[in-house]
Parts: sequence; structure tokens; C-alpha cells
Amino acid sequence: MAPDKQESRVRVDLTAVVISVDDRAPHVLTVEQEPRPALPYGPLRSDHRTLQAGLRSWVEKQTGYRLGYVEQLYTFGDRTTTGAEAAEHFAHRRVSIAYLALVPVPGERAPIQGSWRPWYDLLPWEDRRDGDPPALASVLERLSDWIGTGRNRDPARAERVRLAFATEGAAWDEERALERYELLYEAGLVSEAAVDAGEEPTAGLAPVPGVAMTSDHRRIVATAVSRLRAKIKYRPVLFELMPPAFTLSELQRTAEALSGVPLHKQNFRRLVASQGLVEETGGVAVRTGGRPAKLVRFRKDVMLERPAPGVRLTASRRASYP
Amino acid sequence: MAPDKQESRVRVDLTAVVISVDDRAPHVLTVEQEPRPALPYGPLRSDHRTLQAGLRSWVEKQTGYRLGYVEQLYTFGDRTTTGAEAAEHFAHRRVSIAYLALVPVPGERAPIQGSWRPWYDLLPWEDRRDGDPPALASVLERLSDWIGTGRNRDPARAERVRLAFATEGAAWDEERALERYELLYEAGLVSEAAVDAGEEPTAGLAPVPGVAMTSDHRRIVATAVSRLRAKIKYRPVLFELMPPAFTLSELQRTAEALSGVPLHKQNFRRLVASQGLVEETGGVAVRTGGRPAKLVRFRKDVMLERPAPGVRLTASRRASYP
DNA sequence: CGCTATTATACTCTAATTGAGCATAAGGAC
DNA sequence: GTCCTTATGCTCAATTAGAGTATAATAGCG
Repeated sequence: MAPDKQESRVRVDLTAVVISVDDRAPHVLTVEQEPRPALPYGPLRSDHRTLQAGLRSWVEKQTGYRLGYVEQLYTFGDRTTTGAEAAEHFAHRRVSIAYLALVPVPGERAPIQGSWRPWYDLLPWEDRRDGDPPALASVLERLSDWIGTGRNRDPARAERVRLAFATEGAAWDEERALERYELLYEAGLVSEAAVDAGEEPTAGLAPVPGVAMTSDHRRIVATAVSRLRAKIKYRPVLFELMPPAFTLSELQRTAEALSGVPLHKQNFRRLVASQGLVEETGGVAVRTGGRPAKLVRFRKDVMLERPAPGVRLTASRRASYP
Repeated sequence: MAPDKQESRVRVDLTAVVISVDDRAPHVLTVEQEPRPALPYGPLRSDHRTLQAGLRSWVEKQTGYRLGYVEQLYTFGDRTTTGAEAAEHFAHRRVSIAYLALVPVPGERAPIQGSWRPWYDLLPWEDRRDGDPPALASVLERLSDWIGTGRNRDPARAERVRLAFATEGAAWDEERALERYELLYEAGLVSEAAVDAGEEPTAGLAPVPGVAMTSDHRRIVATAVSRLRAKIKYRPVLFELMPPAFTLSELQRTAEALSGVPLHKQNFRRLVASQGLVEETGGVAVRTGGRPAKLVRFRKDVMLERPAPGVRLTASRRASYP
């Protein structure tokens, strides 16, 4: 039984998924923590004026980064421990409030502590910009074991896999990143699942490719990926990741890096233009390897004009960078 | 200074916005609490297996309702108290995790405790199904005072009002319900603002029409309204509010009740049909006042077929019920 | 210098989708 | 039956989305 009365106070953690995009690769800010990398986090303190202020303060303290755009992601608080451990953990359950933060491409400025980790190292099956990644084939193979064959085949599992991973003609929905991670977790194919079940990480099935993280942090990253992929379509958050001036191709590469799918170049430009999302700075970018591109900047006024400005991307059938 | 060390444990509340729709009017489940109505809520307890389970348990205990669909809304945790009160409240700040829950039309079954309150009593300016409601005119009048005139006119305020409330030709975006409430709060035009500032509810400006709630509960309701209005467009949550069999008109009235805008009848049907959201039960509804309508039921299979099934409503220029 | 590779940018064309409205059907009330 | 009301089927134009072609402007290289 819990030591104090059941209506106990709990420790509340603030956890940050800080994202930046460096040309082709989106990165997540991680702090190294044995044995596995973690997201920056820290407990809510009574001197934090707001939850967001608390988060900013922790990230700044732990990594040296001052955050720009921040939005709340989700609050996690389920007891994941089971069996014998449960009683012990009863009294000090944790609630963690996760935030998504975006920072412009950091360039040379490295974080004081921690490091930028490519998010497709964590979730390698999510990158379909150049067609199906090798990790996806591996994941699907493992999942087909989970589905079973013959008399042991579970049709409900098969259907879930079909939808989440777009097998058998279903369309790939890049926003289902969280669903895919959770499916793999449930199938016991990520090593966090074994750890949460109280086993050694090496016990059970060998995990699919992808770097595991502390606690439920990889799940939180997957939540951030899903949210961000959805959000760039109807809010101009993409620009939070860009430098003050950039080319349309750079913008497109950023959108593709996040969404993990190739986009149709001409239509992307038409969309950005028709929404009035950018204006020319007058400058041009050299060193493009071809015709110089005009530099543009974000038009902050769109926020005042359009109800839902964003980059309503639809994947092109073929890769844009063949 | 806080009595214990700053890294204190906090009380976590679970708060529920329970919605049902009765033909024309959406309702929120409230518990009466002096002096103002409140949402059902209670502290997270150590015997709650998950956050959601804790929420369900509180709502059931307080109102007798067993919830169906539940999703997390937002976590609030900012200290709103200022000045002298702050020091006192320092140690026991609260974090409240708000959930949105949907229950089918309750019919005669009244809640054991609490009552269903029409949400447009709380946010009367949000109902534009029959054109501009009287409350909206009143709100706009008060806001124009806030903007100021002549040399005192604040163009930034004017622009925010224009966008949020769709004055001067801007398009009404029903999803901006939260933004509208927050604008009114900031302008001091809802009585919660005066209370939070430590004044008597009657002090300051007279509030705009609309029933005030305890603490920040009306803000939470506005959050729920915004979320729900957005969500019905890409997820079939509408059906969580419907009885097992219903007519397309009933479905449309529910969508209109939530979104607060009239919809084009024929296009609504085309949309629902083309998405394969429903199938005929074979029965017909009598007592429609005209030609009997076919009864339909939700096709659960759509979840398995479409990436984002929902009712992508666009308001018709004219009311559908003239 | 002219050719080629490479990227940027401007247009075109077609197929869907959307917004709006007209027309017809099938009940009840009288 | 007529009239009123709601349900349902269908058309049409305007807009948007998906895909592709054509042309422009650079660098590198013989």
C-alpha cells in the first residue's frame, strides 16, 4: 500500500523534444545518460512561473540552448511498472509533461551538453524519402512473424500492420509515426518493451533497427514526429526551423526531412507562393550547384491573413532527388 | 520561500470536459459548486492505474456517468495567482490535466449528480448557426472599447479582434474558439479575469454575456470546443455522440451543433457517402415532419480504410434551417 | 569558348474536389 | 386530392491538386 494517503502528491517532470533540421536530416537534442540516450528533462519546481518557463529553464541549464518555439505535446503518467516492482513504485509515480520545441539550424554552434541526434537513427523506418529504407524491410519481416502464419495468423494484427505500415496497397501516412512505434512496442520489437517488462534488454526478441532511449523517451519522440508532421500542414511552424533567409529548395528539403517523404518540387513552390508564405529578400544564393536561387524570408503577415497557413504537402510518387 | 525544497511534489488534478449533443444543442457536464459551476475533477490518486482511468473513476463517482471516448486535451499548470497571494500558493501549486470525453445523447438518463449545461450558455458568441447571435454583437461592441478610438486606438488589438472574430471581411474560423475566449479574458471582459486578478467578480468592466465558471474551467471548455471542432474534420469522432442508428440529418445537426456554423445539406451527404462513413440499417425514421429518412449506422470499417476519415465541413453561406 | 551537368523557375494540362443550386420523392396535415 | 415539409438524387461551374514539359541561369570542363 502507498505510504501516505492515496491522494498523494506526485513528482512532475518536464521533458523536451527539441528539434532542428540540418539540410537533409532532422535532429533531436539528447543528453547522454547511461546506458541509453535521454531527452532533456527535469522536475517542475515551485519557482517555475509557468510550465513552459520551467521547461525552458531545464533545457537551457542542461544543454545551453535557449528555446524559441515551444508547444505542449502530451502528458504521460501511466504506471508502466508491473508485478513486484509495482508496489515499490506505487508511492512515487511520475507524471511527465512533454513539450515540442523548434530551433533554427544551429550551424556550428554545438550544444554545451548533449548532442544532436538524427531522428531517423531513432526511428529509421520513418524515412521514405529515397523509397523504402532497409530498416523498413527488416521491420516488416519481424512484424510478419508477429502476425503469424497459417492457423496462427492473427487477422487483427495483420490489419493493423497493413494500415500503419502501408503494406498491401495501403497508402503510407507519414503522420502515423506514433502508431507505428506503438505497434512495434506492443509486438515487443523495440528494446524498451523488454525493459519495461522487467527483462534484460537482450531478452526476448531481437529488436528492430533503431537506437533505443531511456524510459519512454523514444515514444515521446515518436509523438513529436507525428505532431510535427501534421502541424506543418496547417501552421507555418516550418519557418521556426529556417534561418532568416533561405531558398525555396532549402525550405522544401526541410519539409521533406520532417515528413520523410519526397515532395513534388513545382507544386511545392506553387503552394508556398499561392499561400503567400514567403517574400523575396532580393538576394540570391550561390553555390547551389546550378542556377542560383532567390533568397526568401518568411512573411509574418500570413498569420494575420490566412486561417491555416501551412505546407499542405502531398508526397510525390517519385523521389524528388533521384 | 517555499516551505519544502523547490523540487516539490505537486497535486495533480484530472479534469473532464464531457460532451453530449441533444439534437440542436451541445452540452457540457457540470457539477454545481458555489458560487459558480465547475467541471468534474479530482486529484490523481496513487491507486489510479492510468491517468485516463483516474479520470473515468472521478467522473463516474461524481456524476454517475461511465465514459466512452476519452482523449487528453491539455495540461494546465501556470500559477495564476499574483502579488500577495502568490507566496501562499507557492507551495501548493496545482497541475491539472484536462480530458475531453464524448458520450452519446443521454436521452432521459440524467446524471446522478451535476447537470448538462448547453455550451453556448457558456460561450454564446460561438453559435453562428442562425447568423450572428445577439451575444456576438455585444461582444464586438465591448471589444471596440478595448481597441480604443482615435489616438488611443491600438492597431495590434484591432487586428487580433478582426482575425479572431471575423470582423471587416475576415472569414469566421470556428476552430478559433479558444483564441476568442483568451482574447476576451485578456480584455477583461469575462468575469474570470477579474477574479484571477484578485478583484470581486463585479469589479472592473461588466462582463460580456455568458455563464462564468470556477477557476479556469471555462477556458478548458473553450479548449475542448476548439479541439472538437477541429477533430471532427479528420476523425470520425462525431459518431461517438450519436445513438446506434440515426439519420443523416441528425448527423448533420450534430456536426452543426458542435461547429456552430450551418452546413450545406446536399454536400454534407455527399461527403459522408463518399467517405463511406455510414451504411444503411434498413430502417426508416418517421416523425421527421416530411419524407421519412433512412436510418444509418456508423461503418467501423472506415477506420481501417481511410487515413483520416471525418466530416470536412465548410460552412454554407446561408443557414440550412431558414 | 561552347558544351554539359545541375539546379531554379515558369507554365500547361488533366483529373479531382468543392461550393452551390435545381429537381424530384415521399411522407403528414388538411 | 393540395400544400407543406423533409429527404434524396443529380448537375454545373469554379477551384485545387497531381503530374509533367519547357526554359533559364549558373559552374565545370574540354
